[in-house]
Amino acid sequence: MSQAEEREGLHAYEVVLKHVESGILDGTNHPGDQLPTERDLATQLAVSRSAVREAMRVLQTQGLITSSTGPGRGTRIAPSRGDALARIFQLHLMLSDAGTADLTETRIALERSSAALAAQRHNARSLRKLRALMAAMDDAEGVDEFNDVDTEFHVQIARTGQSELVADLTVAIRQAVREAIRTASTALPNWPEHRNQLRREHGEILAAIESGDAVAAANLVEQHIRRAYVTLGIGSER
Amino acid sequence: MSQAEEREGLHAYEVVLKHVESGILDGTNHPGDQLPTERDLATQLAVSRSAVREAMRVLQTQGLITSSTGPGRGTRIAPSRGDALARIFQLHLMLSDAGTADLTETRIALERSSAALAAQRHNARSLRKLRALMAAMDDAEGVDEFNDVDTEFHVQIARTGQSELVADLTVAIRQAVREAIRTASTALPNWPEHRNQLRREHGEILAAIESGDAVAAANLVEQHIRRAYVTLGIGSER
DNA sequence: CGGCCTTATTGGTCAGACCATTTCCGAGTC
DNA sequence: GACTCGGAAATGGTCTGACCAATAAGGCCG
Repeated sequence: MSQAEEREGLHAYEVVLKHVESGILDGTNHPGDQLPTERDLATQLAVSRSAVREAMRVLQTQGLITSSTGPGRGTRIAPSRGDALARIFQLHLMLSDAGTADLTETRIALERSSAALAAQRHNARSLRKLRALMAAMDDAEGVDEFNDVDTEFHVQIARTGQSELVADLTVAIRQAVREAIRTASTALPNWPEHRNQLRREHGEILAAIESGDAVAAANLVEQHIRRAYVTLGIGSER
Repeated sequence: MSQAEEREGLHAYEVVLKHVESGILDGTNHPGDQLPTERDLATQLAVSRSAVREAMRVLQTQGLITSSTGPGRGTRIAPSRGDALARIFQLHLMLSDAGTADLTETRIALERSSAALAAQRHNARSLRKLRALMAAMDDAEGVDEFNDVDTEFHVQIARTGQSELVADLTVAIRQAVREAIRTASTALPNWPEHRNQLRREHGEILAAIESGDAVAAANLVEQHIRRAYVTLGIGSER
């Protein structure tokens, strides 16, 4: 009961949420650590199990904890998975009134960094993946198919940079503008020409990365993105 | 019952979550739109109200919906608020094994962009805020106090760039490294000297922004961040 | 006509039951 | 003694139904 008195204005589920989150933020809880059972947590924090479950759901969908049933199993701090973050990010992008221009600037900032890091940190395996995607782009004729592989190419560069963080953010943003790009591409009168231009630029970027020229890679990526947006006629607002 | 049959493998709350999220992603739902009441949603989707509530909590904490009680009130799609995103982001940063180096690269990428945009888009009001923060930094003697204002300065630059997105991300990352910076600063033998250096660099950055020199602002910010990390002896791992 | 009071709506919380999965342990068997 | 199998227990997942709290709307009374 003494715990309940401290809930001044806080919703029941927030008590639980803050309890677990603070454990993460102050370094008490690490990935793999086990949390008390829902029933125990409810008792400890003097809230109902429903409240605990709501908080657990929240943390689950944010990729912060994982649950499974059985004695000794239960709920644990998750090894950080970025895809949950990317999904949330994408939802926010849909609702935000951030102009495409802002989105583009952010994309450029992140992908410049990705490309530069990729040029410094690439290895045989990552280069092979990138070359495979280049080849797939040569085969891709349809707009949708090409768009898919194009997305993959940029994502792969981000991952090559070996920074999960930048990669996840890049994925989220590229994913968020994917539909806009697809629509604009479909409406393009000279799609084959545009496609060839993209292929050419991708080749140049890959070459810069392979040769380890970080500055060139960053600049080429920026030019590549800007040119694509101009051609597609998006990103000029604001 | 016919709806329930489609739940193949999906948890009850996921049905609700996907229902609402798809409304957002396909553009059916816009900020301000009202959702059915929890009881109605439960009936429509053939799940219990508990399941609906779990989904609502998830969306609430992600800043995607807001709720209030009363007839005609209820739950609505929220105007996108970035701070929820920043909080989630911060939690992920704590759990991720991303080295400080990666974090630093990301920070540099974003803040370069922020500074460049700020140089182009500043106005009288934003400049006044930045100057006020400069003054506050002159007054701040203690490490903690200085660190707080320092954080504010960088955040303010991001906001000046008028890109909510970049600003929110910057806030989250700067916040995540705040403690590390504080600790390292406290351990510094020649703190006053370092502090003066930071002041000088902040002054140069502000001058570049005021004069509208985007390239200079971006470069100064990058140098500023890199130099600070080297001096503090963090960010050299990986 | 205006202020107050009742009522209905809607999210917030709780208690308790039951289910599904998984582990664990002991009885029985070879 | 080892192995197998079956049931008990742990634990998250779901549902039901109740009650609370805030709020808005409508009606009653002065």
